[in-house]
Amino acid sequence: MVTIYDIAKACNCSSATVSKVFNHTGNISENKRREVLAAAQKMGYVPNVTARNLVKRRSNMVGVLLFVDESLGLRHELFAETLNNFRTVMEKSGYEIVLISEKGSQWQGRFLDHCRALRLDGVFCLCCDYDSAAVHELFESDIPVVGFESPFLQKPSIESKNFEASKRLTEYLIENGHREIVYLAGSDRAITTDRINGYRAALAEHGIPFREERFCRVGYYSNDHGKNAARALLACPLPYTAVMFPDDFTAIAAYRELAKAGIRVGEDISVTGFDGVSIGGMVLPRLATMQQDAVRIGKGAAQLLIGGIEGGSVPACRVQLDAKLLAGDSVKKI
Amino acid sequence: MVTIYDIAKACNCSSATVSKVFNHTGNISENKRREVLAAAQKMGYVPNVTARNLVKRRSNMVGVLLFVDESLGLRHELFAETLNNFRTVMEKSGYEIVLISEKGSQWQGRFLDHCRALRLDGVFCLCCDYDSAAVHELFESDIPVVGFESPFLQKPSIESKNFEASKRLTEYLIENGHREIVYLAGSDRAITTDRINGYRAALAEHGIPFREERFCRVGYYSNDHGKNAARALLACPLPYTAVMFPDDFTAIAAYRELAKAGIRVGEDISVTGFDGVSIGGMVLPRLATMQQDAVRIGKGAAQLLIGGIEGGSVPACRVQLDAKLLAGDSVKKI
DNA sequence: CTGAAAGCGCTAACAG
DNA sequence: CTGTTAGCGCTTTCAG
Repeated sequence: MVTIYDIAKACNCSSATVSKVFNHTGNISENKRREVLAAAQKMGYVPNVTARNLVKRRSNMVGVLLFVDESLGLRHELFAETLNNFRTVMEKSGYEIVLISEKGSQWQGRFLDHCRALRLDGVFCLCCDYDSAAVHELFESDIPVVGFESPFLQKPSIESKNFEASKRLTEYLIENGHREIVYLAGSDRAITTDRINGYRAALAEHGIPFREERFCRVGYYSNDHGKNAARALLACPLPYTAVMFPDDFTAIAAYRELAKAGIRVGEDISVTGFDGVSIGGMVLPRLATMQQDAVRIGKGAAQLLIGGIEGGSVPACRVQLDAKLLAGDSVKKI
Repeated sequence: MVTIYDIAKACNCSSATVSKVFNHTGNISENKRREVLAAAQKMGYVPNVTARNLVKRRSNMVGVLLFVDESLGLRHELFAETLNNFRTVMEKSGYEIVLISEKGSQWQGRFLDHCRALRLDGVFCLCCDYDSAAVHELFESDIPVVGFESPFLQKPSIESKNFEASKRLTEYLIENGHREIVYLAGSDRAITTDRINGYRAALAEHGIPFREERFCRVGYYSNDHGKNAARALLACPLPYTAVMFPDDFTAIAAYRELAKAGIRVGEDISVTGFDGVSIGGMVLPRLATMQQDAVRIGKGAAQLLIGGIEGGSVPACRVQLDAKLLAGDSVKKI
């Protein structure tokens, strides 16, 4: 590996001079600059980022906390797409992306130590367990962190306007004549509560009483292929004309469970999802849902993180992004 | 940040001693060991990986070449799942995962320089453009690389047995009475050719002539929601009872296009996909497909890479993994 | 405009 | 069993 010393020697100058031309720092004569650059090129010089990081005391790397989950994590288009957009912005700003897991590594889930050891400049918590002590510790630390759907107030967070989105989706059903709407809720988290409240707010505004019997907690996308959700739905003791599923996958998976029970989605019953994954637009009937804006979530998270890293201490904030109603023929006008 | 010097001072010993206890190297008395560990714990010491890497001349990091693609990359379950499994094995072996993109970074697609600058120990090419000169340069280099579906012979590669898988899937149709089978091919790549050849081999073995009119190149999963594939299919001049789509997404997307044309999948026509993404098991009718083994692809890639890094020069090899037939009622017995 | 020198934090002989 | 010493490759004052 050729070092700045090698190229200094070749140019009859000191390593300091070489360093300066690569860092565009100090005053270097145009001649020397060109000479150094030419030599570097010819000798195939590649800077040693490790050495640079050591002296600069930073890594130009950010971590993405991303649990390897059976049914979530990267497998979910929302996270994958968010990560893509996050990456794009971070890389443009000169950061490397390293993936941090919950376990398996030598750090055994001690995220904070892991991040410190790597001298990460910041961390984006994209998909993790916010109940975990290790994650909490990370949010309490002094390193820049931004969380997706984070419940912590110490650090900036980003998420969809879940209350509004859920309210809008409920209204969409009501506009289509539905008043007996079953709500199948995701697992117990802040965003789920927001969504439930959105549903209830929409009902209330339209003078529709909330009925406990039409509410059931089934959890988010799981590998049971919607069986659980469909079962909960079919067990509903009250009549209903529409169902709101916790997410698109569960809704789509329930299509077939419902079909088995002789119920035609978009005909006998109206159905909505949540997230706006692309498959929702491919199935029959097209799924009505609220699309989360993965582009703005990813880019926004990157901007918040860069702000935290480069702008010193940024006040913790909660960024909430609009979701978009995707109409679909899974909802029938009655 | 507390360093080994700080803890050496606290323990009345040299930094070398401290270093040794953390590296389990040299002979350290049990007493000293405990004392050092206790002090480190108390002082909140976290090793500086950057410094360690500098002297060790390696990074304990591997890159994953993963293009940010509109319709591919992480958005595809196969890649996401492969990455998950790759990660798991690599992390267990003490490696960090760094995501490398095609552009956007300061390296502007000069992968090799990027990897060298970071002193990456190895690279897994998961989703990239094998036609690109920069990727080619990477495969020509001296750094350990393993490629998924790579066409290069210099480095180990891993992929599904595409020929066999496609042949098996075709046979599945033939077993169900189909002889007029349209083949919609993916974009022109080695694996696509393997799959086409598998289709032709199955036909040949059953005495079914290959008809150019029943073959069409439509490309892999694109954002046109299967319209293109459906159009190609409907334009087929010869009668047909079954269609093999290049991938699951295209097949599922075509469901609705076909429905619009009044054609019922699994009734009027039989359909197959390729990949075995989970959504295929959720739609109606359940999609018949060949499932690629993302678990073994990911883990296998990790093992090959670790072998290349730790075992010195490993002979380039081409690992091919079995795919699994997933029967589905998108195929009707006739 | 250029260079000498002092590290960044850690490891690895080599002595003792 | 422990310490001394010399770097890893680069940046950064501070002189010249």
